[in-house]
Amino acid sequence: MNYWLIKSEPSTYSIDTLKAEKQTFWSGVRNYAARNNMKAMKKGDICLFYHSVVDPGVVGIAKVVGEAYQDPTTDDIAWVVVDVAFVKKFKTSITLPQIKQDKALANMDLLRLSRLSVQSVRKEEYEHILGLAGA
DNA sequence: GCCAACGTTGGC
DNA sequence: GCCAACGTTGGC
Repeated sequence: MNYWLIKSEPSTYSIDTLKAEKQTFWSGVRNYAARNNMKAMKKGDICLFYHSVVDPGVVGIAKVVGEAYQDPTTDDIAWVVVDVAFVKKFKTSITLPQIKQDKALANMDLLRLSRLSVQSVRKEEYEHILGLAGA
């Protein structure tokens, strides 16, 4: 079981959209490091859902229900998608400023590699964020 | 294979 | 809207 963080601009695809649709394929990743992370995802892995740009922060949780396959939105075989399903939306999101000032989260890729759109999260970090969310 | 130029992402 | 960070492209 691994933990991940997947980013999306809420204007492009928000946690509310995922909640309404229940499940989606995570497309549009055009970065090799992010793609490699998606290829490493296994069914049952947990993803923190992160909103970027507008009120940046972790807003909820999704889980991997289908492992990497060819991105149907392109013919370029370099790119893949995974299937993710809605799990929950936090009552209060964990904001980026909150993450930045939290010593337990200081080593997150989110802070070091701010542009990586799919990144791995350590178990302790995942559990710490769940604690902050009161979940 | 190096590196400058350029484009994109994302925080503020 | 601006700008820093960083990935990619292309000339040499």
